[in-house]
Amino acid sequence: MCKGLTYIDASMKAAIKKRTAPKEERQQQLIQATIRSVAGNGMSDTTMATVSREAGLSQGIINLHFQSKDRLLVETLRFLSEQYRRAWEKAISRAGDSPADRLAAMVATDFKPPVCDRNKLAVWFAFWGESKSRPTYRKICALRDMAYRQEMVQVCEELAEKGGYGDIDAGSVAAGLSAMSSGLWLDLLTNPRSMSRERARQICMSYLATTFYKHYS
Amino acid sequence: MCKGLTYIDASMKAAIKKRTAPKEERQQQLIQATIRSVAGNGMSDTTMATVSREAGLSQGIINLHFQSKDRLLVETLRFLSEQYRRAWEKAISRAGDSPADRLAAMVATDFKPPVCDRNKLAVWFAFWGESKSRPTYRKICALRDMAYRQEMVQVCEELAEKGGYGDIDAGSVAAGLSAMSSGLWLDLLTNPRSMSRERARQICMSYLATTFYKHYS
DNA sequence: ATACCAAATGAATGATTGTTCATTCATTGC
DNA sequence: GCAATGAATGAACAATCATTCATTTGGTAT
Repeated sequence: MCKGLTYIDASMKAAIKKRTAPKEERQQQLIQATIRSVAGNGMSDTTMATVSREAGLSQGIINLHFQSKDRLLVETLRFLSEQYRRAWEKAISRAGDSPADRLAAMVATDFKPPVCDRNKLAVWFAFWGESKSRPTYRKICALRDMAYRQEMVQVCEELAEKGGYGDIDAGSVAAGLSAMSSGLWLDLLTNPRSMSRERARQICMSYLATTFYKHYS
Repeated sequence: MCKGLTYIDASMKAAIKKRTAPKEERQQQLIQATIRSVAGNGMSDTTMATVSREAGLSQGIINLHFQSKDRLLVETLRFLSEQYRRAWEKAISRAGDSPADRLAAMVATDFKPPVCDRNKLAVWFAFWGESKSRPTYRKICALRDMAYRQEMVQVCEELAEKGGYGDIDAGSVAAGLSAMSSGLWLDLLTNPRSMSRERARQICMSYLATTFYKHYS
């Protein structure tokens, strides 16, 4: 009896789950579980128990890998921030030299996976809501914003210059556009039925079309 | 001894504090304390103790007036929502008949007290962060948004029509503008040094100036 | 196979939480 | 003045929380 058990056992180990895993893999698994828990239960009702249950692991696992709940949350915010940065940096490098294309690529990444996921949007807003009372959160948020804004201002300046838009304030356009993005995220979060990712992108593109009227026709 | 005590006692009662107060007054006092606590401690670290301490009252006072913590938070969100609605309704009625003025008035209220207060912005984001997991929050948020958006679409349509902007999609402009507002709130919250209320308003007005280019010069 | 070690567990702990309620206090009508 | 009313208190309660750690488990080198 039980012929072939060895084979099944081996495939299970490989494909379904390993009881032990590399440190970095477990940390990533716990961060993903945190995102799901904060999105599903809210930041207030996210506990060590809800996260570890979401990850399918034991109670003590978070303290083992992150020392404390605070650190888990900080690392989760850091992950979201870096994933966002990687996304638009990649999009820009693929877009080529044209500043108009690079700007369009930045807008597009805001409304595509992996950035524009409803769970992740909920987590972003939860952190923003806590940011006033938590300097660490605010620093990470501000840093994310500055890097993105700086890139966008640079692209807008280049587009305004090369395109011959003499009277355009690139700083204001970049601030307005990035604000429009996060504002549309709010619509996608609270009113997903009346706002889609594609429509959100198009609303941003309309803004670009009226501002840089020679391009984006 | 203790001559004049009666006088002091009477002035204290009148000017400094009354031990008992009308029901509605106490509820308002507790809601204000909730806003300060959520802004100062975050939603996660806001407890019955922090709120009642912030209000300068006793532990049991919240349950006496709101039955539970949940209801206190819901009523706080409702208060913010209605205060916001009253603000832009008042601004519109003062602005007169011109749709351009009415639209400018709506933008202006978004970046003036009592709406645009940093504590209140923090609380808005905290509720938005919880909204995915709390249908009650989401309903109130969505309702606030719908009323505001409907009014703004209407004003934009009128402006587009009377102003002779044939090819403008009022729905997209209204969605983009209101998204820009809440996005700029985020800047005011997380990066108050690099964004001011006046600059935020001007960024919105620039958007209006390029969209409705015949007005707002 | 065996011994070893790091990874993972989950019961136990003390601190903190929302809620209750017997008691205290201030106000109002007589 | 004096009850009578209900607003306000704060100690007490059970429930839940983050954290710890002795124990178990599974992978790896010998």
